[in-house]
Amino acid sequence: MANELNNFSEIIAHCKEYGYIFPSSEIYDGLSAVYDYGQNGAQLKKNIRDYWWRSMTQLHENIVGIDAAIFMHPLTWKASGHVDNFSDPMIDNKDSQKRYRVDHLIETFADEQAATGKSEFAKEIITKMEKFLSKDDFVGLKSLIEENNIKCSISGTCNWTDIRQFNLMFETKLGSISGETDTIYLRPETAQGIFVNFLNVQKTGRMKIPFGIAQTGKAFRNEIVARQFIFRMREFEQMEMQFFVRPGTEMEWYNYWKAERLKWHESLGLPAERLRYHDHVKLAHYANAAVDIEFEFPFGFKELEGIHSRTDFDLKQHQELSKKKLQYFDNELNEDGKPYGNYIPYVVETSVGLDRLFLTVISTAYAEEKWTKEDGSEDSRVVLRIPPKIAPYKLAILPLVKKDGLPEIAKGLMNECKQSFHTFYEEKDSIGKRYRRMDAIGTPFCVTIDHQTKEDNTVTIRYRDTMTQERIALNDVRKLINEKISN
RNA sequence: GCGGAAGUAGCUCAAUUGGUAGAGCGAUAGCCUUCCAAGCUAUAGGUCGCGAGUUCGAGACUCGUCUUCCGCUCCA
Repeated sequence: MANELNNFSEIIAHCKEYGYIFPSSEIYDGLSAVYDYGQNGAQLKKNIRDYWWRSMTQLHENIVGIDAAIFMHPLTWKASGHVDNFSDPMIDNKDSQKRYRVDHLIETFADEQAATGKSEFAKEIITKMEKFLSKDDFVGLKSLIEENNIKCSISGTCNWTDIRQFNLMFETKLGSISGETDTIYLRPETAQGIFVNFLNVQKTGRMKIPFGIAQTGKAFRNEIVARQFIFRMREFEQMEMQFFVRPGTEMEWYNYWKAERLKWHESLGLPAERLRYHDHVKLAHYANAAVDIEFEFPFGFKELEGIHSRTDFDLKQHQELSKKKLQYFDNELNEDGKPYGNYIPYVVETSVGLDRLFLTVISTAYAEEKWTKEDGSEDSRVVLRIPPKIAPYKLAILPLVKKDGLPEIAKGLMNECKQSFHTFYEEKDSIGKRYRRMDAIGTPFCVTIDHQTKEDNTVTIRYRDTMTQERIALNDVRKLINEKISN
């Protein structure tokens, strides 16, 4: 019964076999680190997204949702720091196969020189490097490394590859009417779509601080190495909420959301012992506090969600580049009885990867079970214990046999239930085999119509997780399932 | 990106020293009706990841390429 942690390849195979996840463009041999969600996966993903959306917007009266475009004005990425900070030239040492950011490599060397008293020389190196960097002169940079015999700290050699540029953002062209083209980027994060709409939402929604703006959507990063199934994909979906607060209160809200988000993951059925916090020691350029919620994936504890105190970095940057004031007038009275007045709000961000969340749900739910039957023979099943509220199908409706009017009763029940939730109908094969199939795709409830149904209007309901069953009134099915999936 | 391993039917795997592919499960249709996968019958699925080369002949050998997994690496 144990849910092994190292069954990653079984989970991947199961996802493919039961219509959850397919490699993208598989008939053309696939595309590295790109995946498609199948008929069941798309439904599960949507259910997770809806659950998040609802818990953010419907359950918080001061959080509203938007849906910004993937294309954004190129200056957006200048303001956010993506253009300057994420297109670093890299170099590999051929012997140790270790890759370095060129500027880090040279700076480390300069620091070492300075430490041995050659501070003039160190400064000179840095000046040269900056000159080359500003001109994107990779040949010059490489010769700088070679001339100074800068070595790899692992192999101790100076056997370097050519310098290559890795830009994390995907570029594309936006054609204009005049025939000119402008380079635009596929957004590498959804957050900026919220920041640039801050004033629109605040004013039209008459939002009062503190308030949040939530958004789900695709983001794109041209990762050097994208791997581990859907954990790190080049195209992925984020669910982000930016919470705007009065400066000085950000740590209070940071701690609030840190606790709140962990609770939310537990409410999704993720076991507490497989979740943990990981505080960032090295902070990103925009943050004054940051923590990851990590989940124990089949390949170890990895980031699932980030909670960042982004200060006023983003709004301030956008204010500067757009030359539009992104301020809020706070009419609440401070200790002196005066309004807090105009300020750029501080931001606490919660940002979770939907695809990663999908993977946590699947890997938590997946179980291979074996047991001994009463007659002594072995039995087994593969089951997805997906929480009912997010399971793709809620209820399977199964006539015990496909004659004697049982299918008609079953279809009648289905027509009633499908108004409320997603149902599955199946009349082929033995009842046991149909139960197994429903286990494999994670359907939490099955209802069987048998001959007794015709006499007393009762049906058998069978529970996925316990494999137990009981008789209930046909008329109660819809209500009962609704209750089971509503919490 | 580097190193290692792998790729034959939907899945799991076969195919002696190179002689143009099989099984089980699954799927579909029909029969049977039995509340936890395993009753009967029939049918449909593969240019052996892709492309070259060696050879009279390649699923098998060589090279390239794509994809996946593992280890490094990278990761706001």
